[in-house]
Amino acid sequence: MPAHVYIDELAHHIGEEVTLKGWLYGRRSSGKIHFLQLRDGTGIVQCVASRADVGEELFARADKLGQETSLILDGVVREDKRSPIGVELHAQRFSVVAEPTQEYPISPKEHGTAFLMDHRHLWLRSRRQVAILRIRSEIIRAIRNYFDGRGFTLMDAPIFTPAACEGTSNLFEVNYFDDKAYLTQSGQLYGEAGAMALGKVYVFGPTFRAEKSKTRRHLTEFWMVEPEVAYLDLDGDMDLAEDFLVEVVGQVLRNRRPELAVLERDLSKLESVQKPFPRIRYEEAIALLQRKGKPAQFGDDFGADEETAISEEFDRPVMIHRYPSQIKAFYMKRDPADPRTALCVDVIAPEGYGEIIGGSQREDDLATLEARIAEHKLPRESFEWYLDLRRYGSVPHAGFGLGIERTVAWLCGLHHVRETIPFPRMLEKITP
RNA sequence: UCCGACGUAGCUCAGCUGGUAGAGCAGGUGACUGUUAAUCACCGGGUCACAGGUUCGAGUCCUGUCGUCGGAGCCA
Repeated sequence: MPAHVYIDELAHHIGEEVTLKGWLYGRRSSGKIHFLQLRDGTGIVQCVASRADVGEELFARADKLGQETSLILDGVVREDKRSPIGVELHAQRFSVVAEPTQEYPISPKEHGTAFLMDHRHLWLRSRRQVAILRIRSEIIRAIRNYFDGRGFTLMDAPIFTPAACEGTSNLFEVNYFDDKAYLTQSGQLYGEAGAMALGKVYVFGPTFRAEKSKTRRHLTEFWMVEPEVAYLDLDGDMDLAEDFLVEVVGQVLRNRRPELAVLERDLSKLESVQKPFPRIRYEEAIALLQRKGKPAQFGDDFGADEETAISEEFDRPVMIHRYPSQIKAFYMKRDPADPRTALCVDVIAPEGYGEIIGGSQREDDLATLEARIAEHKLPRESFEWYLDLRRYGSVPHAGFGLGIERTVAWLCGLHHVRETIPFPRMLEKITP
């Protein structure tokens, strides 16, 4: 048997006989010649089967193969201008590994979102979904590369937590040996403990929000990467977020051109993600919204409309810093220059993709933090360990969290985050 | 939770003022040696989401339930 080759390597084997192992993506026929579209996860190639090459028996068999039949096929690689990938295979022989027991539900024609979501496990085989999952994988690799190459240590935070991290959103409650526990909504507080031990850490894992949010930007289970750095202030945090995003976008652009092309992504929108990002104060953002005729005043948080209106003004991510402290989490340090505001930053992605990063300098003073916990009516006992971080060698520190799915949606140019993760978990949607 | 739209063949949809259910694709059979969502001919395929109601008669009108989608709020 000729050597097994993957489709994305075929261009290096022109003239050779090779073996492909894959699935039938589509089939056309023209009497004395059959065209089999074979996919193997790395690409799709057309295999030409003529009666003269494969013989009477296989030729008749080829005409009956159903979509998604798994098969192993030997053939000679030929250069061909008509092929989208520049080559096609002249089949010599093939064997069927398994025939579908029934008709494959996802035909090459149009389908609605509801149907495709119900068949998500099969939808993943489509050209478009494969491209998205590859880009997601590349984004995660770029994130790890970035931090691993800069002295950060990966630190996993627990998924089960005894109480709310931030006290702001609804959590999933689980039974923990007849006691209550919650699925984490953020690894940040644990990341802070890590930063005091290791200096620079990043937490990377799934997070859970039991919000009844039914929008294109929300999932109940999503992934976040959360760097945390000791002796870092807000300005340093913004520098880090900016440098990080430029590197991640750059790596995706370098390594995933073909996938971005499948998605018909406008690359100029990603190529403009360069330093420096605009940095505007919250109050400047309010003024900007007012100039655009949006009702906004100090104390308002920004909804999707406002975020989109702000992002329209810039060709790259925009950093909005120093929000009013009362609309932000208890652990954020207040700005000594203006105690109404917190030393925090949100990064809004371009093109209306919304908030992808939220970060802040953390409150490092024990007494102030104790007061905040009381103000927010949080269970003090659950935070004693966190307060210890301020009792024993407290230092200024900062970090941020990046939502993976929103980043994937932005870089891929997707309308909805449900396509950015293999099996999305949404309000009233937990299967497949 | 609120607002709106939708639910008809495996899929995507049409179905007017209430009068015996349609198309394209997919599937099956056949033709075709270069197709790119091939083309052409023929064939099979329906609990019109579900439950009530109005009517001589309901896919169509009314009420309720369920489901899906979009948006808001909430949230990242």
